[in-house]
Amino acid sequence: MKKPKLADVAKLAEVSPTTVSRVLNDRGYIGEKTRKKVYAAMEELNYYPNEIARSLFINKTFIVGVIFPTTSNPFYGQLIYHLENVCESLGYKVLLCNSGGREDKERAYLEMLQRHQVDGIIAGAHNRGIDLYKKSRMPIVSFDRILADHIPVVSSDNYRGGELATQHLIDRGCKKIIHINGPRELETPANLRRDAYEDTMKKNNLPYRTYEISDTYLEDLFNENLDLEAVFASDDMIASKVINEAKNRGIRVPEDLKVIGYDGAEAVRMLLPDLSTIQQPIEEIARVSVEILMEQINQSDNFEVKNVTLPVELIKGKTT
Amino acid sequence: MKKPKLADVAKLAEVSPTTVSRVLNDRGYIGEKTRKKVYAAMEELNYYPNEIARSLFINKTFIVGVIFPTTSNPFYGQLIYHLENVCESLGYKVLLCNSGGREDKERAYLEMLQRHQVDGIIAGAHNRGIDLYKKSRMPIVSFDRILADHIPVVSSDNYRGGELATQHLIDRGCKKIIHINGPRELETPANLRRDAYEDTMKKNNLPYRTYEISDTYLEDLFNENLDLEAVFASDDMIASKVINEAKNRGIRVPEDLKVIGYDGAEAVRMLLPDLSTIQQPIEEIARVSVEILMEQINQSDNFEVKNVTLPVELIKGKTT
DNA sequence: TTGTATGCGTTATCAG
DNA sequence: CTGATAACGCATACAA
Repeated sequence: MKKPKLADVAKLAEVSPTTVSRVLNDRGYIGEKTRKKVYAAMEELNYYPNEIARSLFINKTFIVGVIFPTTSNPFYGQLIYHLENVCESLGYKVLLCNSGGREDKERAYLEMLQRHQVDGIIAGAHNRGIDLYKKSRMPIVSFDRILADHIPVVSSDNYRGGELATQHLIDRGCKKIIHINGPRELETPANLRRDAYEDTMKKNNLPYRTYEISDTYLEDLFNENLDLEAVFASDDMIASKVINEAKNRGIRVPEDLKVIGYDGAEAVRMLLPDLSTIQQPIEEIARVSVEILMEQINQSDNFEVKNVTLPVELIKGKTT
Repeated sequence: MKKPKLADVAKLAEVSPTTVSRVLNDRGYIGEKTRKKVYAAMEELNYYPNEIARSLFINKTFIVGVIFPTTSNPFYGQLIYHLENVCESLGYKVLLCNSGGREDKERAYLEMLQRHQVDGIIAGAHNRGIDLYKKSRMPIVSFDRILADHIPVVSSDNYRGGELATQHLIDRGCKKIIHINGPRELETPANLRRDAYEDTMKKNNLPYRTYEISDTYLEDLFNENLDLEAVFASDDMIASKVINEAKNRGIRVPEDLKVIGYDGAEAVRMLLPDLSTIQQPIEEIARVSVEILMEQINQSDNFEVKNVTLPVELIKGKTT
């Protein structure tokens, strides 16, 4: 019992395959009774059109490839949720790629997506040195990372976010403020958070210091800064770790130590409603990313590369 | 400048398309120098085989459809992460579907996946009354929900989990223990958590009461149970809400109120390391689900439906 | 060891 | 209003 195809429907309905195709796509004029017959036959056979064959012919798959580190992280999980939602509303499907932060996997995915003829790619896996992006002529939108000259970047205002967070801590009366960030990479807009922190501290004549993630950064942070007053973590997961470590050391938050994070994913807001953070406009990022991707897909010729920066918001919780 | 196809490579390499195909798939005998020529041509043209055309011919896409409520939820996000990982390791890609808990969307996705000729489906979106599953002859594995007689179900041991959680609270000396759960639905193994709670309470001659999620369940819970000693929440997000509400009311956890959740997603464990919970074997669930799906895909004839129940683990945190 | 012809399931073109 | 035919890009059976 194989899958019925268009020809089977045609035979049962006693018409030609062309006619069935016409009914299916509502193209050209068709007699009312033939249409009925065709629908009946489709129903009876439980027929579904084969999108693969269709894709091959029209040279378009209506699939968007989405590459991010992991759906396991609440921020990416939510971003991907919205990306998928927006795509779906436009008739596009999403092929999911978890790079797991590995450059080789990202490269492999990228090639796989090309072979699979996806109509476009949204990439937010932050690996370095993947020149495949540069060579590719495929519609691509990048989240938070410069991939190549011709690839538009969507991000939220990381510099402003860093400024808001730092200034907020200063306004709260803190002077000894430490920043935690991932390892510095070139071309990553997320590092603007660090620049903003350092600039803002300078502007206020305060000493600044950034810890980069390592096996021991947490202990180091606390051991080396007994006079610590506040921490600006570059994401909420890190902020949470700082808070928990403080708790374990008997340091009270916010009385003895103020902590602010970054991202504001829904799940984190729910689990840690007290956490102060910089809220990224996650749904908006998704909306705009897909929008720009669609522009490329629909007019791949004279398409003008424009980067978009979305506003962030300071959430004053109870940890500051 | 269109995409190069196999014939273009053949022309450049001065061989026939068949030969190129052979090189590509490493089939049959090929001369060493021809192979070299072909590879060179592929390189020069930046050629990628068209998987769509290939799929159409071999009648197989190596795509698995994955339907869940939302990647935004840490538990599903992590489960999907692992599902994608396992699939990738077997050469399969994942088409992501967020049902958002809506039955109409799930139905639409299901149809879309059929049209797209996916080789199989893993479904964990818990809607009711989708008979499409019953009619479908496609390889399907369900997570935590009975969809049809012929569809295997993978779940962790929900009854045992409910037992562990309840007994743990009793062991901690609690008598007035309330359970919170989603609305009761038929055929959902997750409701076994509730059954286990009620059975365990009965067995210990303790009064039991289950609150179902509603707009006011949290307030009701606290207002109607001034002598409340413990809460067993059917997932960690709910547990977190209970803890926060308690905090707002000046009720200390765990001194005045003990709370245990369910799921134990990585992100939640990181954000709320103190939370007692029942840990589901998320990675294992993913591994087994894909495994069973592959069995169906590879021998769709005499395939024996077997459900699998995986063990859970009690995590004793500081909230109990 | 390599090439030719055919078909996978669909749609567009062009005739009727 | 409807039908025959070719084509999308690839892989197989069969020849050479």
